[in-house]
Amino acid sequence: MKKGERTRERIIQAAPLFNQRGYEGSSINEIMAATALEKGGIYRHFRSKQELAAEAFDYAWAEAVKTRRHDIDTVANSVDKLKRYVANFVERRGSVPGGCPLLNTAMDSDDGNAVLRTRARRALENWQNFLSSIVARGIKKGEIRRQVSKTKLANLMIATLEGAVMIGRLEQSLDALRDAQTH
Amino acid sequence: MKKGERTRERIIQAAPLFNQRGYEGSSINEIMAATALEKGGIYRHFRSKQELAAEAFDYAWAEAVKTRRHDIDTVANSVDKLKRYVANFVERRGSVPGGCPLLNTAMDSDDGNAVLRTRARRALENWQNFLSSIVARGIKKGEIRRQVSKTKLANLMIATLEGAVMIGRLEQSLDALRDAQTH
DNA sequence: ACTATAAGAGACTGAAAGGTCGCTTTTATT
DNA sequence: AATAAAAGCGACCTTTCAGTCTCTTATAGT
Repeated sequence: MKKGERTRERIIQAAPLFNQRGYEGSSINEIMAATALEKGGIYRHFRSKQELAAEAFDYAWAEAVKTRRHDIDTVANSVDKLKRYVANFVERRGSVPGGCPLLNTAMDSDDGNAVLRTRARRALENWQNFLSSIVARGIKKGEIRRQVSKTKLANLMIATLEGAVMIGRLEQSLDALRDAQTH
Repeated sequence: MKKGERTRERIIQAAPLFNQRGYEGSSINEIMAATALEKGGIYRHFRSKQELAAEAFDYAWAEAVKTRRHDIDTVANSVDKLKRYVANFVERRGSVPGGCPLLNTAMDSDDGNAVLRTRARRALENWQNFLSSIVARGIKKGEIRRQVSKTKLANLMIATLEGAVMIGRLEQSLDALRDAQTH
């Protein structure tokens, strides 16, 4: 009753594999190696590779969210909150090996793999809501101009950050991310 | 001497498959179906799947570049040139099934697959140079403020556009792209 | 029209994929 | 300590993968 749950989590925490190599690029054999479990041991806890990948994504995403929102409550001003968020995003990256799980999964699942797609969508919605609620509060408190659209600003921030991640991945440097940050 | 070359191109133009499903997600069998060729017919023209994927990427990218730069010479002012470019990017999307080949390939190849990675990097460099040279000319002509960094602006534009593509892919809508455009 | 060569077919290979299942070992309960 | 249930092992299955090779067919140069 207990052991099983622990093992299950151990398997899920092999998440980085899916995040690094993608769904098709990761094999059960690699998961076996990463967890030191045999096939039967893995399939006892998950009905299929898809189910495992979906849970692994949720885990990786939760990790990413945690580090990005780190200490953000200690900041009062809404604009500073957003800045702090961006700073976390840029500097604390690496808590999740393989880069932003949302970006990876979104690209990975965009045709076929409806299960993963759904999870990625939900993650994006959460992100949008989180940012735009900060903006909304900022407007109410008069820290952000009223004509700013909270949803548009949220999308713009997400797009810029994720796009910069992609550039950085190709260039193997942080320049693009830093540029996005200063912007 | 002639027939072979024609067939080779026909195979390369099965490019969308790689662009849609990724490298690992596409199989030679699917290429066979798409080209109505048997395995031997394909492997006569390409030494490996990697070589085929690399050439397919080059082709898809060339297509994308072509449509994005469409009619851009008819615009004189540099700022308008950039706006036109963004407009092309947003509205003429779909000339290449599966979305932006650079974004797809960048995510797809970010570990392993050095061949594809290199191609993607080159494509990104070209893109950066293209945009920043427009900015440079704009600065020289006094149409763009001098303190603008051409490389940073180029990166920012690319990041925002590609990020918006990702969001749009998940949301199945163009809103994010339109927002990026107006921005 | 003839023939050398290029192009393509398609059976075949070995490896690796995801997944199943009966059996053994561990664990937890009494 | 005994035992029932949970957890894990690992051989096995089917399918699919990238890639090879031989043989046939189509093409192109003369």
